[in-house]
Amino acid sequence: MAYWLIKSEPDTWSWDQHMKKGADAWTGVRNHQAKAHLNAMKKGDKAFFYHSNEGKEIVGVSEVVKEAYPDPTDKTGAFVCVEFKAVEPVKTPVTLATVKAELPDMVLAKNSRLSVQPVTADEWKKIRKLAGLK
DNA sequence: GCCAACGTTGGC
DNA sequence: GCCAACGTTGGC
Repeated sequence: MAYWLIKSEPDTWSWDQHMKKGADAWTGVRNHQAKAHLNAMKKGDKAFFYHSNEGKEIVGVSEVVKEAYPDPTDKTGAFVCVEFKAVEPVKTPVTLATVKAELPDMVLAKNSRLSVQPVTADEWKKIRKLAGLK
């Protein structure tokens, strides 16, 4: 099982909306690095849900329910999307400042613009702990 | 609201 | 195929 981090601006798609909806397609990715990560995702993989701009913190955990397929919002057909379902909200949001302090090597701390990022097993465990999850 | 970092575009 | 110009993202 692999771990990921997906970002969303709460103005566009927030964790609250995600939880209410249950499962939804993660569309709108227009970056080839991010696309490569989406293609690598397998059903059952877990991902942290991160709010950019507003909050700048990890607010929940999602799970891949449908692997990469052509993004219906992309007319060119070049990009893909993945479907996620909300699994659990965090007890304590993990802010970008905390990530930078505790996990300075994370992609999030180094390349904050990438919208889909891989997370290592060690990083996953550490962030879960910081977030108050088992 | 500003600006740095990054990706993409387009002229040559 | 290089690189300058431009647009976008996202932290501050």
